[in-house]
Amino acid sequence: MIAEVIVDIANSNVDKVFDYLAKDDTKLGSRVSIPFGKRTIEGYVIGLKTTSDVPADKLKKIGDCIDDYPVLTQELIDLGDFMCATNHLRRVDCMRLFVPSQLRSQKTKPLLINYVKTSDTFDKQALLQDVRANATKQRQLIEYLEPTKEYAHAELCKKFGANNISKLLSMGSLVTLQRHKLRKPYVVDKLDKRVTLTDSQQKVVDDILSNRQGVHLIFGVTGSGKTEVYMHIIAQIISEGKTAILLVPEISLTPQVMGNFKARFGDNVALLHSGLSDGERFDEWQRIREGDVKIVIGARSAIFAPLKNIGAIILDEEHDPSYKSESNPRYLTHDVAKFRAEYNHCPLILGSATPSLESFYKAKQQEYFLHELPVRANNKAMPTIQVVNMCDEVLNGNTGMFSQQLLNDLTSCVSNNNQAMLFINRRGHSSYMICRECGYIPKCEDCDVSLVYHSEDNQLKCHYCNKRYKALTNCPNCGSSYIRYGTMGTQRVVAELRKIFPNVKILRMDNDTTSTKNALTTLLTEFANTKPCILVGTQMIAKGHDFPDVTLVGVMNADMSLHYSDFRSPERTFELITQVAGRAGRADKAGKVVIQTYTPRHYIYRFVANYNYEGFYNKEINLRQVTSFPPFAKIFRILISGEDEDKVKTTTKVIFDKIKAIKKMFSSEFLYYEAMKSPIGRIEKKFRYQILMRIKPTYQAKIEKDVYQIVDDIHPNGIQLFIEVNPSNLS
DNA sequence: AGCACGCCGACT
DNA sequence: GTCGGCGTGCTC
Repeated sequence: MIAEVIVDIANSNVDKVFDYLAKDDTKLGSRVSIPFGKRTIEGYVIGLKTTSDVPADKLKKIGDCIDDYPVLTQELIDLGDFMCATNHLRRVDCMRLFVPSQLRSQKTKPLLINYVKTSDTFDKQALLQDVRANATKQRQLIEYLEPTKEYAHAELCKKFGANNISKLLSMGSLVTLQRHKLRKPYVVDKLDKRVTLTDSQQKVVDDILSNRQGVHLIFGVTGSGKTEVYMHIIAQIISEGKTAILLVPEISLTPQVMGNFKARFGDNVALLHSGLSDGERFDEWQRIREGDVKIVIGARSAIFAPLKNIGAIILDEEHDPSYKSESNPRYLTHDVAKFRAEYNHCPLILGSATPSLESFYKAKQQEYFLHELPVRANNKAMPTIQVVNMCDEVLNGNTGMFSQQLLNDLTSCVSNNNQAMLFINRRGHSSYMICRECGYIPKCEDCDVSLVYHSEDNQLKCHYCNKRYKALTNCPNCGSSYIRYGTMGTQRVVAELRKIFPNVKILRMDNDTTSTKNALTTLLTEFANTKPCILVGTQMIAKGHDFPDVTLVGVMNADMSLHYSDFRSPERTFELITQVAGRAGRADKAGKVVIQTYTPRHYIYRFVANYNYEGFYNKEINLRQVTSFPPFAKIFRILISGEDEDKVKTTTKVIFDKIKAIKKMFSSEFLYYEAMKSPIGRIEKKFRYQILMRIKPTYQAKIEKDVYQIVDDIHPNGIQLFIEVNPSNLS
């Protein structure tokens, strides 16, 4: 037999199938050790066959299996094929995605715990007679011990004293043994609050369960009880002996979601995300692989869980940008999930209050089944949304960061002993300039995107065409010198609030305050138990959390992400504001949302203010169509980086010219084609240049293939190349 | 990625 | 004369 092996070396030159003479015990999907050149390395068996095209004298014999089980299933091997073909990835990178890194590094071993049990010679009565009458602890221990039962060594020591245990051990009445212990990730303890579904929830569950194929998009407003719908679907799926995967966007949320699922489904649930310790992740992966688990909950990478017999795959908060992998193996979780759903003949379920434009478009085109949950499960009205024009505040002499409206609402909120959340929009690190009197924001003359302010050289730059402009000192529109730039930080807001509300508890939630493992849960618990209280935070507070006493939500700087130079900016801003707004008034108390913006006339506020997703969708999709942006075109970005700037430049030129030849043949298909320095010109000593192109869909596949070919064919020394499709940020 | 082979400069 | 620089090429 011949084994087809992918070598575990991350280099495109060796990223191909190598044939080896298989041994009798060589199994498909195993990790094996193999002779490669002069050294011995590891590889993955991705195929077995009887003949090879490689000359017989070149074939070497495969080495030993590394694990005592195959790490890959046929499904994952096929998925690797699919991902490489569609996303232009390296085989190794896929293989590495599929197995936990702890397995490769060999650093993580199963956790062994010392246990003790009574030996064959254990005789309770004889021992009791031997022991002095006043050795109470020892007598208690002997009384406590039961033959054949096993006791954790550490626990027994705590109860009866370590020296007493050692004594019995040395006497031979007790013996030690080791047992494998599974490390369990942290889960928030919750009660199983089972609720009866509303009619519309039940309809969604029934519709999906009676049509278990294809992609289903659940479009449900915040608070419409999507999680409950997922739970009912999963309950049915596992009652049929099948398994399910549920993905959630942020790892910070998984302990919460997990808590609900654990309460309902018990130990049938495994958790898989990057926030776990190495040991926890390794053990959870093993439990899944061995089939001890019916439900896998996790972040993006959990889509690769080695589950078998999958009955449903669910992507919660489907629009979330974290579902797109932005580094190394770049992939879209939606694509992977769709592949696995089709492979397992099961439905893929997407859920969101603000579906991504792409997904909603597909639903409208009837490529996806659309299900709607238009009202909150508890029938409560959505909180009212008020958009505040910050330019007016400046004109009225209020140059602080809080509008009068927000201050008034905060005051009445805390005096009624309620809670407030203040959301600081901090998407992207770049800042734009804005006139604080008229709201003017400088834009690129050619590209219709906002310019980005670069403090290093005090210039405004377009991140799409690299055109430069002088930084503003006066507004060209109204002449005002009130020009602001830079970002608003959580610390600044908290400091300001403490001055205004010295007697109110103010909590801060951002990357700095939630970096340690359980800090987030501690913080959330503190917030839940403090009234009145104001929570100030970034994107993190936008998702999932359910606090019944929050009656006010403030969005400090709504435009922050709106003018970020990215074609998805309006979409992301709409999503964010809708998500945070959904935090207010979830229980009995009515909620209110105050949105502060310098550009109140932007179309998104019209739709945000009355929760009109479809109106926003229609406007935005129309805009994408007339301007030829995704999903009506594809954007390609080739990034060329290296320490030698001249080399990077010449490589860029070589690629640019080669693609130009394609452009000549398909000139009408190219909407945009430019080479330029990357917005962040140098990272880690490496100079960065990029080629951007936007291509119509007609001959896209052919052009895409040619472009990849061109980039693959050249591999200059000391130059890194990669291609990104529809990039969401151009750094 | 590594490791070999190979062809030119400055040293005991 | 030779030790070592890193460019190029190969690994089933």
